[in-house]
Amino acid sequence: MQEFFVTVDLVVLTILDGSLNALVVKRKYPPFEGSWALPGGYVAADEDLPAAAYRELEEETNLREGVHLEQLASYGAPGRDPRGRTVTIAWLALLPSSSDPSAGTDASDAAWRPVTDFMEGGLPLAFDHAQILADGVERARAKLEYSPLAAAFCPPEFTVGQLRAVYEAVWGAPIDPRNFHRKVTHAPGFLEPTSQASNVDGGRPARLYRRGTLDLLNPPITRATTGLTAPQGSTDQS
Amino acid sequence: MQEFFVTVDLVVLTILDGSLNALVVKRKYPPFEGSWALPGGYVAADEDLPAAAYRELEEETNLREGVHLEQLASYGAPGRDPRGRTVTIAWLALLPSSSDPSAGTDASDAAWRPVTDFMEGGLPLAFDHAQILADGVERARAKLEYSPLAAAFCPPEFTVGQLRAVYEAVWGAPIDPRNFHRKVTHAPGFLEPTSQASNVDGGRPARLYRRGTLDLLNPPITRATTGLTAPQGSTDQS
DNA sequence: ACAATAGTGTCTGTTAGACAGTATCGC
DNA sequence: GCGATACTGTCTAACAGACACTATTGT
Repeated sequence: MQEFFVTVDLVVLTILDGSLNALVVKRKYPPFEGSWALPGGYVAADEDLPAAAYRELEEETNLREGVHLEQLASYGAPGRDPRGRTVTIAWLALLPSSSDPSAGTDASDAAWRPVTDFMEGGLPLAFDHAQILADGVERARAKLEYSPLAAAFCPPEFTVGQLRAVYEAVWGAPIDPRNFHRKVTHAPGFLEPTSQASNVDGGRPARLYRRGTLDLLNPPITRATTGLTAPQGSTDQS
Repeated sequence: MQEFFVTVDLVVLTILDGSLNALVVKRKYPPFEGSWALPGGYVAADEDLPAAAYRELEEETNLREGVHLEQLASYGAPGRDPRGRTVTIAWLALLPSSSDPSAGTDASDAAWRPVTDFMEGGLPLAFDHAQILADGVERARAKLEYSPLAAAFCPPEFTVGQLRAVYEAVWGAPIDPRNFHRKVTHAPGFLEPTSQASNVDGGRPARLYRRGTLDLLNPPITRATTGLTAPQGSTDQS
């Protein structure tokens, strides 16, 4: 019976300077020494897969609470790792954009990089991590449409303007502030208003909201008008 | 370094008698001898994950072409298989309802069973397969809304009535035939009309369609009539 | 005052949902 | 004719998108 190594790899995304960034690490040892790679590592002997993902996330970001983490897909092509037959379970993590940008980068070779740096023949990534990153970014973009996932990029309390900035960063297209405001505040269960307000952005102070209890947004917030197209998911093997 | 066994397990769904059915096999050997389980098996030494999934699918159903197959999720809790540390990559397959219902059942202990048989404390399934099946069914239900996946349950050429029957079977709720017809025939790229017609259902012959090229349905076909949306009629608004 | 952001109202075109009505088969 | 299914048209309420307008802050 063939035996495998099993790893977890993380696509950790956050918003920095209005664009979508991914956490990458510089490899210190072969294979792919000196190349960028997604953070990850081997699953331990008595460890469940989510536990391994949370452990790696905490090692890289020092964060555990308030982080959205979901399984993305698994990759196991023969030869994807020259050290041996390896299957990796990839996870998608979304961090609030208010997280200290240097978290995870201290005393290590980790860095935030715009995801576009690794698309379309840009910077190379080790192993099949370019494909994994692309799948994670596409998952995040798609889920913003029909789920309240955008709030995972925001701190616990946030303004409608901050939430809109997330959509604009992830989709790369501007959104009408007035229509967006009406849409998200009128969707029952999507946002919970607080009695607080914030004026960090200049201009009139904005009400602060928390995530609501809704987990399926109907009707969705569409990116149809932005002209963005959704590539076919790589897990669809037809 | 811990080593793992890696398997693929299949959630194979089709429509039989107007309800959603799953393919299950009766186990001949321990563990869980005599219990129902999802079809699956070990990934071979030089085999990619999709290749293993297709091989298992073909072994159980004799089908390879015209079947929708996509990765579902991976499961790897310690102790989920008493024979050793095992990670399984689960796949979701959708078969046309016109497939011979006995396919995959000959010379084996495989059978089609309504998925409801295994829900909510019904028939037990081996290992963690009840969870995997539930995840697969929910994935199928959700994807019908915003993708043309329902056509995967239909033969290559099908009528609007057959397609509607798929939605009604998967969601368990009736749909207005007139509005459904208008919706799917007016969505560009969703259906491709042929010059043929069919009258197998009695009544006026219906035009036959093929799957279109669209892969993201916008706006979606909603499950709103099943009670998923919040009430809107607010009489207290001034 | 002015810039900037927050939030509301209003108009228009499109669509979902409800359902009347017509078309074309088998019996 | 009658039942069954296919398909078209019509009405209404709701919503998306566009955008004018008001509100409240900092400078």
